[in-house]
Amino acid sequence: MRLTTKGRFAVTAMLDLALRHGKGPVTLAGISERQDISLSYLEQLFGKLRRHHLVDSVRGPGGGYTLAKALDAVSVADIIRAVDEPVDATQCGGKENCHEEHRCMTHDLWANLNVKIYEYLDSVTLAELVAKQQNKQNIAKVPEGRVGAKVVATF
Amino acid sequence: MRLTTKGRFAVTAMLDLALRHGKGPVTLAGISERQDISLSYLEQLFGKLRRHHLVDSVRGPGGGYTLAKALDAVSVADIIRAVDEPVDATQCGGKENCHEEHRCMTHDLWANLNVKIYEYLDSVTLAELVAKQQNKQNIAKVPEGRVGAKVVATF
DNA sequence: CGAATACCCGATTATTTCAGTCGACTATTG
DNA sequence: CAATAGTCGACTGAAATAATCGGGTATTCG
Repeated sequence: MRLTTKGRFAVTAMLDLALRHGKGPVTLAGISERQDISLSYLEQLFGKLRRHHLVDSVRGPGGGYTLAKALDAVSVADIIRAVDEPVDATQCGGKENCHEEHRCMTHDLWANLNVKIYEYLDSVTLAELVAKQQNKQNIAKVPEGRVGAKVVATF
Repeated sequence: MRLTTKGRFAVTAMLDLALRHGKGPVTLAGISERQDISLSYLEQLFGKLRRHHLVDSVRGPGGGYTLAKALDAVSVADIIRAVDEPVDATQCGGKENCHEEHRCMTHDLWANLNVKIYEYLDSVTLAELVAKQQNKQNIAKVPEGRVGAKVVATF
């Protein structure tokens, strides 16, 4: 398991997508502008997200990306798994012969840690993130149809 | 929070140290050989571990490193904190103005994730790792000084 | 003493990953 | 056809990781 800004960008972008769920395709250009992430970098990330079936793409004008699954069917872990290639935390790739003939001493430790972290990340879905996000913007309901409308937040 | 092989090396090395706790100083050369970690790299890591008061050093022949604290007083998180400089997972460094004037949407997410991960890593002490490790070596051959008493594990 | 041991420390290097860029291409809409 | 917007691969700069090197200093022991 690797935790880097790469995964964070991906989650942020997916959250942006989720906040506009059901309103038709969302362009990367829009996400790029709103979340201040480089467009080309987003293209890379969404290539992976698409190949992992987390998003669907629509080409041509009016196109963009949409979530491929329900909000509560996508966890943060899913997203991170999609963009951060599988890097075995156990360093021996499950071969279990990492150190001489035995498993390296920390094999189980890292395996367990992985499980714990994924347990948490798997428990957090886009649906929850959306709920939390909309809750925070106390005024802030994004008006139907005006997806990118500027929202004046209080405090 | 960053999870990388750097922290893993550090934990592995500390575990090696812990397994020999109370038997006098352990040399980095020994750890290097047993755990297959570059000596010079270990020196870097142990410099940090020492500055964070996790280990004590003894110079000169017969010298080496010893744990500075009791086995159950050192958590995995302590070790990782010592070698992996504090990198705010929240990307805005707690400034909370990461995205335009607001907190970035995922601010709370990452902050919470950090807490969760540390909760787990803080809950795992060297003492537990040692116990688990000694348990695993059912036929436990530890020639040098007989660090771990023979434990017959079944499973 | 002086040689061997082993930690100490800074500078340097190589490799990898991250993050971003670029250019060309394809599919779709109007 | 032209504009939009995704698709793809290769490429680049910057940073972090992992490792190396070359000298130190403290300590022990013969």
